[in-house]
Amino acid sequence: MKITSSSDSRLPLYQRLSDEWLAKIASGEWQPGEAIPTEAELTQHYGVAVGTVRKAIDCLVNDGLLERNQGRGTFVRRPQFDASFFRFFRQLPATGEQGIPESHILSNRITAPSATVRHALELDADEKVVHLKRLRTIRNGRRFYEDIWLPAKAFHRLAELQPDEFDPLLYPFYEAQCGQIIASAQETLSISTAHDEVAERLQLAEGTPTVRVERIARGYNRKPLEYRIAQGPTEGFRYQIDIN
Amino acid sequence: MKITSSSDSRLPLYQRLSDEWLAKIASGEWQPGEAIPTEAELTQHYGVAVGTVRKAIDCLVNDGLLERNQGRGTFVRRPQFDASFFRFFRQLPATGEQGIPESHILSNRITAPSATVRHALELDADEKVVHLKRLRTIRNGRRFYEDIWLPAKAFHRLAELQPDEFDPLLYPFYEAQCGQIIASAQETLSISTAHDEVAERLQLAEGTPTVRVERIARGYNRKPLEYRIAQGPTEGFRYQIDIN
DNA sequence: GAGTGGTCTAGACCACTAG
DNA sequence: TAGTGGTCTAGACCACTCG
Repeated sequence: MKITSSSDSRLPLYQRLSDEWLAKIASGEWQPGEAIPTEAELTQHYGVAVGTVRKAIDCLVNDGLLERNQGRGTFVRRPQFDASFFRFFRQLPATGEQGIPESHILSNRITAPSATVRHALELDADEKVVHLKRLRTIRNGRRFYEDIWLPAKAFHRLAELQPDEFDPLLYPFYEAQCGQIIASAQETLSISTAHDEVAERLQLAEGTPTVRVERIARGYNRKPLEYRIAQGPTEGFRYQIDIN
Repeated sequence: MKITSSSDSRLPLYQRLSDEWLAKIASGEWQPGEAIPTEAELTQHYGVAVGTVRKAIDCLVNDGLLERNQGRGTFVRRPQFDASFFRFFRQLPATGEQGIPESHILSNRITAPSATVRHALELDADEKVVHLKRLRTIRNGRRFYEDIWLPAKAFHRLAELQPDEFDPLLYPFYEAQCGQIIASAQETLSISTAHDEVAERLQLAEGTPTVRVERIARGYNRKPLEYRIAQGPTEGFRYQIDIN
């Protein structure tokens, strides 16, 4: 069996295989939660040795796209890293779960993006975006406010829903509603001040310092799918990172 | 050749090998910057197949401890992640290098640790610490103030030096002076306020909000080697993280 | 040209999972 | 018990580095 993906034939075989399979995951041919073909099947299908198949799978496992289960099979991992964002306002490190913040969508409309948003999402000049405004409440009562922008081309459906039809966890919701899967993200923290709607929604005086977390979330193909700015009060804010 | 490290013999061979080699790196038997024995030598020495040696090396490469160079050899990597801390006060993402912040040691003394410090460094009840106070200045003139605590047992030499003998990059300096190598770290960001010496050194009014970065840095064996609290003004603060 | 790591093969046997 | 991934072997050939 030939490799169909358009990868450079000078690349190592295992690389080309893992590229091929990445494409299958990205396209949805291999669905999150499902098992991929067994090593034996892949070996036979592509006419390569097991070791090569294993090495290709290794790559995708290391990238967090696949998950092996001895005796069961190899599965497409559902990127579940929304959980990792509970570093946001986490009270104490490793203090156990604290549940999903309450979530209230304030608005969901299609708009023309600002230059900043267009740049962050790498949009063409005339592309529209879906703009969500959201208020979240952590268990301890702290709130934060989010502006979320998504390319209308892929996410227009979100503008057609009622605000109360949204799930508190957006990433699985994007997948269910729009077939778009968030695979990675980059966050930038800074300190800002509350103004206008932010101040009002967070019940803070104008100009109060806030923590600001800016996030660009991307799909498997590294294309930006979501640009998000979250702001919340500084008290009790904690953000924890491991570095190697 | 037998494996000398005390690893559980139920573990896979490649695991035991990589544990063994990790110990060699941690103990300094394999020095940073130097090449480790070739795959052929290791294969013969331990009486295992190349594939197994390669897999063991893979583990250490993935953990960032070794670095392969085709045609040259496999080298012990000098953990150089101080650079990654230039996310701290980085002005714009990927705006190019900004050099090493100027650094001024204000004091270096042996003291009895507070309960917090003792806990962070996992010290016994009567253990002492070296306490460094440091003021750093970024190229753009912004300053931040650091308290740094290290177990006196391994770092007492730092208390015997003159403040101006310290290098601006502490981690290579620890290695050179005390033979201690920092391998990983955990940081926690929060928002605090400036008081006393911090306020004075940063020339901020008492109670001004500050960014606070708390760090526990560990050696190869995961034992805490350094506890550090950095505080700086909130303006211009940016901290960027990639998440997968 | 000698030596290094990089890729790839074609098996064997083991440990775990599920029906 | 059949099928899965996990470990391990013993080679082959290639690409790169350096003297």
